[in-house]
Amino acid sequence: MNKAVDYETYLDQFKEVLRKNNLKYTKQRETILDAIYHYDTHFSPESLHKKIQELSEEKIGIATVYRTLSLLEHEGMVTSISFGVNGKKYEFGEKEHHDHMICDQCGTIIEFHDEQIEKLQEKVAKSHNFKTTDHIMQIHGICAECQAKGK
Amino acid sequence: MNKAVDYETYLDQFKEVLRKNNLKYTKQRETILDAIYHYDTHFSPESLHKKIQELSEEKIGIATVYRTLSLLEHEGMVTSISFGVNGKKYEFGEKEHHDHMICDQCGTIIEFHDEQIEKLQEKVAKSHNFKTTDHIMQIHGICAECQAKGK
DNA sequence: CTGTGTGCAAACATTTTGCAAGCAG
DNA sequence: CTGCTTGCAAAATGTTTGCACACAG
Repeated sequence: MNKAVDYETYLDQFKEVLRKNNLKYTKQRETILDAIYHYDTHFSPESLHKKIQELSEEKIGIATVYRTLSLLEHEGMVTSISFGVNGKKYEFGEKEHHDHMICDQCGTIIEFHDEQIEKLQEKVAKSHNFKTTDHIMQIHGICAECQAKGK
Repeated sequence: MNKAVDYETYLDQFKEVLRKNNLKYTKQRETILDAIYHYDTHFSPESLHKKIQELSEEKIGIATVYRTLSLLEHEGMVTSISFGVNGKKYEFGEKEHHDHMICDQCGTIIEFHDEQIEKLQEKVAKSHNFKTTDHIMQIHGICAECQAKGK
């Protein structure tokens, strides 16, 4: 939940993006942005859409959700990640870089960051003459809670 | 290409799996296994199917490819990976653990392994009381070749 | 007003499933 | 023979697109 910006700022940033691209500020886009900001950290287009329908009176088409998400992704305001079996998910994009630990039992996603690993990755890339733009690191396994429950 | 086992061994392993599960050894399954072994390191069900149709006289249904792949995945003989935009891919499963560097321009996949990173990952997991079963690490960027070509 | 945005339904792409016929054991 | 396999087509998912109307600027 530790968002690096508050909603106001995020919204302003969005408006700025819209202005910049001659796009329009609509009720639907606001609703979606709101939902992204206040909803879970990780979500699929599907689940976001469902959530919007529960929470707000608006009925927003799934197509609009997809369209808005790709707009936001394009502008770097959300990030998409592939979680293997669990499919593609998005996450709110204004946090520092971090990686994920995914519990294959309950689906919980734990975020973490390790500067040392980052450095090593960069080193490896360099040794292959590879110019890094991004990276993904996911550790799969069973979270502490499920381990306790499981046994 | 550096397979850790030769085809014979891989095939035997497959037969063993089949026997163990009371499954049958069919022409189709052999053809698919052969293709997996001799085809590119990374492939999608789609592309594997296409390749089979080109290379062999058999005409194997796409459904059979999917079914065989999930059987093999279940038995650990192939591994599936999500490559973000490029979709889900499989890879031949009898190699040592390694990670991937993906060129976002030409799609080339470079494999690498760094023991130090592995160790750190394990350390991070432990610190969260997380029991690792597996992990994924992908570095995205532009490969040396594309960098040269690009400019 | 003008051109972008939206909802809807149709179109797609990918993967799964039901079924009758085929074939391994 | 028996029951697992297969190919085919239909179904189920997930995502994108075309279109006429709605609406922000």
